[in-house]
Parts: sequence; C-alpha cells; structure tokens
Amino acid sequence: MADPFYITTAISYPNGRPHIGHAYEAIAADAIARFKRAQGFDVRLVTGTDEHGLKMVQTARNEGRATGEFADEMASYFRSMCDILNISYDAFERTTSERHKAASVALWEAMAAKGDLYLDRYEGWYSVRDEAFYDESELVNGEGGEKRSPQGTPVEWTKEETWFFKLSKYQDKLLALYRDHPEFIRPESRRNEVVNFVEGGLRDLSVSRTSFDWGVPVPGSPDHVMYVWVDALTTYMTGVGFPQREGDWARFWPADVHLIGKDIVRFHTVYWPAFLMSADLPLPKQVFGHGFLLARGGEKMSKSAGNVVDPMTLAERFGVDQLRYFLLREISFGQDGSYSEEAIVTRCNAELANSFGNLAQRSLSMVFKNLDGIIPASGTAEPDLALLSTVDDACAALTEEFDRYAFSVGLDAWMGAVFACNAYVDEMAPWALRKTDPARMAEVLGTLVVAIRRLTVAVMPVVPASAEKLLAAIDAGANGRPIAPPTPIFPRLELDGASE
RNA sequence: GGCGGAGUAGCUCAGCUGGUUAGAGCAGCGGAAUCAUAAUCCGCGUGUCGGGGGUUCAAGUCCCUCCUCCGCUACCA
Repeated sequence: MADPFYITTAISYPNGRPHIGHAYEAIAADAIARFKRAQGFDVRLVTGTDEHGLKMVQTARNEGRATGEFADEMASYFRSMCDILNISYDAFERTTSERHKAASVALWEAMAAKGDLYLDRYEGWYSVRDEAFYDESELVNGEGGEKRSPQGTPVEWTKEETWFFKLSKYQDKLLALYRDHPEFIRPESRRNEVVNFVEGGLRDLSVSRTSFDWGVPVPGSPDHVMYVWVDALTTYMTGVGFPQREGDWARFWPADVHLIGKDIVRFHTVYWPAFLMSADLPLPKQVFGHGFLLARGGEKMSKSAGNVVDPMTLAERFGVDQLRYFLLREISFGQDGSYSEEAIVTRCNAELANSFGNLAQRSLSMVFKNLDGIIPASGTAEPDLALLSTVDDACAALTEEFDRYAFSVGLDAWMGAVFACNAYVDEMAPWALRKTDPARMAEVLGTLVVAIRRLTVAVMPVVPASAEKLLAAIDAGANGRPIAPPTPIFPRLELDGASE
C-alpha cells in the first residue's frame, strides 16, 4: 500500500471573498499534492473555511444578514475558487458542520481530561466598540489623557469569565519540539521568531468567549463558545475523519505539512502543538509559512489601497494554468512576492508560450506534416542521448527542489532543459534534414517527442490541465497511430492596456 | 529597545559550509535561421556585490561598526 501524505491549506476565514493570497496558497498546496501523488504517495489534501468568531458575526450584521446564511454564501465562493483553480482537494471542511463540532468537542474534552482547562476571569482593557481586549502596552492616550484603543475608541477595565488553557505548562515541551525537530517550522526565519517568542515566556490562553454565541459550544458550559482558533485548528483532523480514530484518521494523521501564511505561524506552531500535546495526539510533522503577495512596488494589497486582485478575474483573463505557473515560478516560495499583470504576461509568454509551448508545437507539427503523424523512435546519436540526459537531469532537479517546496528553483531547472531542446532543434535543423537525410530527421523528431513528453510529465503538478492536454496529444500517437494536427497549448497573452 | 531577515547588472533575483577572470532570466543591441504560437538559436554586461574597518595566502561569502527597508515582540482572525 502506498505511503500516506497529508497536506492542508490554512482554513480560510471567509468574512470577505477570496483574494489572491488564498489562491496562491491553494495553488501551492495543490502542486505539492499532485507532485506527491505522481511520486506514488496516497495523498490527502484538505482545505476549507473557518466560519466562527466575532468577525463573521460583525460582518454579517453590517450587511444586514443572518450569520449562518452569510457564512454559507461566503464559503461557497471559497469552494468555487478551489474548483476553478483546479485544486484537487479531497475534503472541503467547514467549521460550521456538525461533525466538525463533534471533533472540536472531542479535542476540548481531551484537554479538559488532562486537567489543562480551567475557568477563571479574563481581565483587561476592553473596547465595546471594537469588541476586543487590548493589552496595556497597545493603548494610546486620548485627548483628555484617558486611555484609548489603538483605533481611538474608548476602553474600560473589564472582567469576563473564560476558560483558560494551560499554555504555560507546555513552554519547555514546545522548545524541545523546535530543538529536536528543526524541520517543524519552515522556513528557518519563521522558526527563529517562534523560538524567540516562546522563550520569552508563555501565558495561559483564553480559549472561550461569552460575548457572542457564534461558535462551538463548550461542553458543560452552555454560555461559552470556543475561541475560534481552537475549533479552526481542529479542522485539520476533522478533514481526515476525527473524532473517529479508525480509518482515515489513523492512516493520515499526523499531517505531513500545514501550509499557511506567515501571519498565522504562531497559532500553528505554538497553540496547535500545545493543544495536541495536551490531548495526547500526534503532532503535525511540519508547518510551512509562506510569504505574502504584494502589489507592484511592494505595497500590501488592501481594499483601501484599491489594489486588491480577484483571483477569479485573473484566472479567467490569463488562464488557470498560467496563473498557477506564474505564482509558483515567479515567487521564491516562503518569501514575499510581488504581482503585476505585466509580470504574468511577460513570464507566461516567454516561458510557457514561446519556449515550451512553441517547442511542442514546432516539434509535433513536423511530425504531423513530414511523417504522416507517426511518432518515430528517438535517436541514439551522441547529441540525442545528450539532450535526453539534460532533460532527465532537469526533471530530477525539479523533483529534488519540489521536495523542499522550492518551486521557482525547480521550474528554473526545468526551463533550462526547455532551452536545451530549442537549441537542439536549431542545431539539428530537421527541416533541412527532411531533404538531405529523412531517416535522421525522424530520429531527431523522435528524440524531441520523448524529451517533450518527459518535460510535460514533470510540470504536470504546476499546469495540470494543459499538461494533460499535451500528453493526450502525444499519447494519441502510441502504438503507431498518427497524431492529430497539433494546436498551441499555451496561447500568447495580451496585456489589456485599457483595464490598467 | 530586543530578536531575526534583506540590501548583488536597467528590472526580478541565484550565489550552500570563504577559493579559477561575480552568474541566470527579462529588457536592450548585433547576427543566424525560417520547422513553429513573428515563436527559436548564437554573440554582446569595466556591476563601488548598501558604506567603512578587520581576519585570511584568498571574502559577495567570516568578524566589528554604521546606514536603509522589512518581519516578530500573544489572545480580531
């Protein structure tokens, strides 16, 4: 039986429609999932929406909607985004589902059984307007010298009954985890931040709320709902069947990697492992915090700046595979990256259309026109073997780099082989051989088709639909059957000047 | 303030544990070819490797210091 591989995206908070960052993460996770499947792993990819918490209540209220109805609609956009982007998820979990609530309760009860939950009062500066507590250090002085929240709203010293989790108890165990499993947090720079944070001392965590009821009810405390992160993180287990301990959960848990944005690293590398330690459950093997996508010029994308990009629009305009390729190729995974329409057009035209797509097109066209569409055997001359060797090396490099999630580096190696193929075509000049040495021409074309096929298989995780189409076109020529007239696989993109 | 990143060709960036004349892609210039999506191939870069100092036979690559930008420094998610 194949080895299991379990990967998750972060569970998106759907108080707005999905933005390019959500798309980026889903695409990266999907590329990993497809890559691992190609390697023979039995893969589970889980994504979903984290629909509880105050923000959802507030946002729905602002729109005059019932929270549940609003959540249903927003969640549907996220699922639809995954479908459009060709994300091969095995489960789309919503935290509002009944079975997820059961999973959250099971985790809670396990932590309670361990004696790690206790009822106390949370005291702090509370802003009614913001419905949030603030730390003393965050407060600013108002005009009359009175204390105000960072947003300038009034605050008052408030006490709320809340359940606490004994996070402080796990400080040493967490530090031991980071020390003994340095690969638990990636990239390395994130790890340093977390270690630094934990070494600074951990306070117990307030894990229930009584100020609203949109959440998973705390067992035995009907006035309390769980702090959203408790139930949000639980989704990773719900996605493989928890609280059922047999079947998928036994097979796939612990997760091999949680792919998340760098902004929520702490929740995944401090709270989450602590919860699991408390519940005596296995810890995920790795948390990878990727970077953010910035607008051109390195600015953050935000609604107020008016530079928010709708991933659906991009996919529609440039193509799903083009968007996927651009994001994985252009950005060094783990670091922040910038996006612009010029960049996607330039990158996709240069590499997908001109270099790779055109390579396939020119090669298959010659097969179709000069050999009645019959794909010949590849050559065994020195340059032929050298080319295939270059291709194999590049594919091996891609595999190695993808294994460490260095997509841009892997694709760079892959492009190197594409360049080599085009150089080979020009050097061999099969169009000249057609007249002087048709047998040699056939060898050259046969070699090219083999090379192209291998390159296509290698990029499949990144551009699945296009690669599959190209592969089908080539494999139609199996068993001596003729291939159909080839059609360009990656059309050239136009930059629509009017819309910029 | 503390901790951690980053500052390399016009642009985007590679350069791992120090070692031949500092690299790639894009853009630009010149040439070749014409099978192909006017796509391809070949050739062309005297870059203060942020500034300064130091260690070393040898530093973009280690140490010190300074400058600039960024992230983290707990309970909105």
